Amino acid sequence: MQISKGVEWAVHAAALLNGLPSGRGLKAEALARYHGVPAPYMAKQMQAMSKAGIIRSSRGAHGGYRLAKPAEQITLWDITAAVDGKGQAFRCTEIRQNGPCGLKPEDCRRPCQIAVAFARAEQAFRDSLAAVSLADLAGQVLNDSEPGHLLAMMNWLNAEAEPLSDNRA
Amino acid sequence: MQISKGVEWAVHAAALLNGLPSGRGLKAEALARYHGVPAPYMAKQMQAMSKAGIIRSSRGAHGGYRLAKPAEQITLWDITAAVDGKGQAFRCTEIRQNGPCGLKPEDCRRPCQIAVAFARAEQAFRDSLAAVSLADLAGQVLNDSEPGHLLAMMNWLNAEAEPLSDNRA
DNA sequence: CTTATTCGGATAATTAATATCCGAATTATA
DNA sequence: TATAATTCGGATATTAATTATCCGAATAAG
Repeated sequence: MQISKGVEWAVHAAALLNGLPSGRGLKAEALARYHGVPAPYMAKQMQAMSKAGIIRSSRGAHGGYRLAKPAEQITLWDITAAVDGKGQAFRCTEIRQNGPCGLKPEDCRRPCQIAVAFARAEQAFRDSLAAVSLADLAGQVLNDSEPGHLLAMMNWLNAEAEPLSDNRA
Repeated sequence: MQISKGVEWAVHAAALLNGLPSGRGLKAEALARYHGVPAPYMAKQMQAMSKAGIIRSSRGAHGGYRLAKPAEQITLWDITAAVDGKGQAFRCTEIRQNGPCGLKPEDCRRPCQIAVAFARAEQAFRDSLAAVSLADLAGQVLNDSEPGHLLAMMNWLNAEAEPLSDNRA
């Protein structure tokens, strides 16, 4: 049971986009360079978030990515679901219907209680992630970071973040 | 992000062992046959639970498995951890230390808040599973099942469950 | 209209999960 | 007591999922 590494990258990338001035954006290559990760795989995660409506992409020269909605409306669960999928982690294969004492399908109107227990646990997991937004993370970063680091970050963003074109890729 | 299929089998197997009269047990092959799953892979899950102290194994003729402690003390999280491992699903690779604005290790005394948020979510998941014991599941099965099915189950267990030897494999 | 730039979907390489086999240990029987 | 049958335990192939990469489609600037 493990969460795809791409989720980590996607969250960090989204958090960085949240720090951009309005109207500006970053291309996939710049996001990868900022985080020191392979560009093509970072691009794949951005693609997934774009398809989910979390970020908006512009194609062509001066293209790139920006957040598609306010940071308060983007949660860690949104990003996890977009990148890793929303499928249940526990997959009930109905083995209670197998073997010499297997239940007949018509006697299985009630769901398997084992599957129910796991579904509840997963819901608790999702609820916990859904309670944290990009805005929450930004607040913590501002509190925790050294002033020098914030300055370096701003300088880098000012150099790399360009005004985006308005096309909808 | 998905939970190993072996977890499902292990939980069902443990629940069946809980239905055995005291002093009796089932061998791995019988557990696999009961659930209609491949015997060698079922054996692997039993091995994992044995190593974790959830079930007790006896080797040699009239060997087999039984629960190692009362059903009230065995939770779904115990079984999941034994079979799937207790490792964190979200693995923080500290990418905040990478790239042109990477933090220096000495500035990372505070944990990455993204990792913290995921750790909290996983804890909620674990807590939820830890709140359900094999005894809880047994109660639900007794309530939900058709009398005819319970009878068939008891007959099968009486035929297959043998008194175990006392060696500690 | 041409060219440079960027995203999007399709394609390989690697790792983890799934399924299987053989050897070590134990008990019952002769 | 020796032998053989039985069962668990760790090591070994196979399959699926994750990770990483490449090339074509679309857009804007010159």
